[in-house]
Amino acid sequence: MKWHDMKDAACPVARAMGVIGDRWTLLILRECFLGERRFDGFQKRLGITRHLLAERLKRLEAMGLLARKPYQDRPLRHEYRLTDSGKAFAPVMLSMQDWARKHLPSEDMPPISFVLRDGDAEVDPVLTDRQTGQELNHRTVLLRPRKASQP
Amino acid sequence: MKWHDMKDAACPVARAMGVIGDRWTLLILRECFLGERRFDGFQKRLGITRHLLAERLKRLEAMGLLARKPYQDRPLRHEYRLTDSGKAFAPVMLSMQDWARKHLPSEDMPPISFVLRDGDAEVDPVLTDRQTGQELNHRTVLLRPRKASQP
DNA sequence: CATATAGAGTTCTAAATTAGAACTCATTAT
DNA sequence: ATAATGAGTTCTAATTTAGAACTCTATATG
Repeated sequence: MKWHDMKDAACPVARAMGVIGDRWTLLILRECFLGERRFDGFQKRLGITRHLLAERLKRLEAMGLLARKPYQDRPLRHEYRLTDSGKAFAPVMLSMQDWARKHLPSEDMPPISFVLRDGDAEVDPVLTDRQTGQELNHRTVLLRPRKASQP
Repeated sequence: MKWHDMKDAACPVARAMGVIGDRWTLLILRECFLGERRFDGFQKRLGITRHLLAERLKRLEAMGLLARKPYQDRPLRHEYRLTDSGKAFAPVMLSMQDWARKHLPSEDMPPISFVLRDGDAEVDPVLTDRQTGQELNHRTVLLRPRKASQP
């Protein structure tokens, strides 16, 4: 399977990997959530090469997670902002950070914390089912192929 | 930043990308959740090159998501099983598939469904806070750098 | 016995991606 | 007149990935 093919995969997990399946894209999104909007800002904060950054931003825009908007003329300059679809990615990043904190331990405190907007409390995320309220994990949920399974 | 450096990053999101930051790893994990355990099984189902598959399995083992266990001698053969840490990744994959289904639409039905173990109902995942029960999304949660922010 | 199959890799070459540094272009600041 | 800012683009070298072939052990088949 090539990069290009993934965005048309029938499996949503595969399509998701067509967007964030590389070392940088999620880190760019993280910076977006932290408020960064500009090319040089991303570049300096992440240390990504300018070439790749340009590429990734283009892809995130093409996939609808970021929107490129002019913020001045003379000279014309653009900034990148999270779209609704990009903002909707927040729970994924949050559960990923939660998993990594618990299962890929590190010496250091995480440099970013996720806190409830009202109050200082760091969040303790649990995935639940909207209808039943039941906690969703490998014990309560079953993955089931619908017909045949393909990438 | 190179591949190698990511596993020691202070930021959990970066460490997570050191594990799943490529096109294949998450698809391998998906197959694990679907019950696959063997090298040739992964290879045939995914169409990944054997070379890369061997590499990725080695990394997943090194990172503690999979464990390699002999399932026969004569000749000695091993299979790969999800560890607790690997199983704990389920909510991340689930919220990712939910996001992708809603925001990277496709012609096809998803070939995999996530259903509650008791009953047929497909799950409707929401991330909530364990203490307050509040829904966690970009409106209710704030990302906050703890000190200085670095990859 | 000779050949074939299964399972889990390894090895090899070519193609694609990424790293890293330098260059462009427009406009404003010194 | 020169430097700085911001957003890219271009170039070469290093790394990764694709794809196919090969290895090795053991069992099955004719």
